[in-house]
Amino acid sequence: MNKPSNTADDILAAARTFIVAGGYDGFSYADIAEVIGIRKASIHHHFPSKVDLVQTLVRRYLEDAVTGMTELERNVPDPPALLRTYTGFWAQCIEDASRPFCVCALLASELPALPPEIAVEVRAYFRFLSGWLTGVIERGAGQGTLTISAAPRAEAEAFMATVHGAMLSARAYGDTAAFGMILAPTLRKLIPEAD
Amino acid sequence: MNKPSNTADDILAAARTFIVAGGYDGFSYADIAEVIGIRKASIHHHFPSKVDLVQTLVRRYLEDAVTGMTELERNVPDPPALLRTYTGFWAQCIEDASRPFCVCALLASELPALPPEIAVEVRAYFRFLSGWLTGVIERGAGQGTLTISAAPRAEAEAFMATVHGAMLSARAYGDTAAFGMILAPTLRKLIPEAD
DNA sequence: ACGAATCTACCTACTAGTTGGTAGGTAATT
DNA sequence: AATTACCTACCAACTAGTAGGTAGATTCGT
Repeated sequence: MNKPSNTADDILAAARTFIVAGGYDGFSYADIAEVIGIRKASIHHHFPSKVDLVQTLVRRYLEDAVTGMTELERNVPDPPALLRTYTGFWAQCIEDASRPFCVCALLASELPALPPEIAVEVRAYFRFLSGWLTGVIERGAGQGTLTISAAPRAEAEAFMATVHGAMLSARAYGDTAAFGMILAPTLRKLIPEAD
Repeated sequence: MNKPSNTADDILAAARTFIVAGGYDGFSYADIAEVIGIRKASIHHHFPSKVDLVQTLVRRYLEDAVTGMTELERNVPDPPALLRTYTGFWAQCIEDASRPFCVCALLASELPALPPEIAVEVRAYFRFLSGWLTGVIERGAGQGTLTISAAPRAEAEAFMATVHGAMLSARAYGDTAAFGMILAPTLRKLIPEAD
């Protein structure tokens, strides 16, 4: 099997938690070393530089999103249900406080100060997500299961922006319910005769 | 007049530029010292600690927003025009690259890692902006100049989230036009018979 | 089958540079 | 005389990253 020591995975998980909390400059190798019970230098064995670490983190984040969306689309073919499942996933994360923010949305906020190797991965995530949403909305509009008032691409971009902004608001208010409160009317406008 | 050496203002302006680029941990006193041609220690004369500096920066940001909105509302009483002016302001900032991001929206993304004195100011900004937008939308809905499909408060939160998310997307795509592209359909849904 | 070489995952100990912040001095203004 | 706005010269703590070593597992040549 492919199990080359799960320490590397532990490091990535800790790094994700720190990044979600405080961004790229908000954590150090020492912080990670402490929480996973290893020495600082040992992290350099797995990830020679901080750029390497965050780059593989973001790259894997995108890969997981791609496979996740692909699988989701196979199980849930209905466009309205897809959008509801997508926002529901984040609502769940925010309520759990398990992952109250999309790593890439957070890193996008500090894009100008990010090492270019990481910036390029963050941009790739935005392009993928917007492309996926455009496809879903286009399909829903064609079927008549979604009602749109602009081009699918524009609707998708606006939808994605609302989701990201709602994460920001939920964090600002310290209110986990804020995310759902914001997304409910947004979904209602897209999905006809929703309760 | 009230002009107690404009060095303090220069420091605040430089700090704002750095924060907008890379967040709270993304700049140092040394960075500011270099761009405004002063020694690092001299900044401590104006702002004893980094928390002091950023706290007055955010507090002033909120004050400016309050006076700006009040004045705007006196000159432009029409709710649809108010929303258009508000988004237009940010579209302008993003196109100029002069201030491509709301300081508070950016700081909200790293709220859990922020010193509490600053976090509280950021939250105050969100509450103010959401309150102001709620008032505008409520008034517009009452007059029939805005069409809403949820409670004014929910519409306001969704609108604010879309604006903040659109800033993120504009940054991610490196495309200044993305902001306007996202806000156009959002405004069109609120404003009846817009061209 | 068996010792040798290699590899993995960690360690201690260090480096050069940066961080926010302090002490104390100077020159000009009030 | 006091205040303001700056300065030089520090400091301890922390930053990412390196050098070099060790114990254990794996692989390889014979």
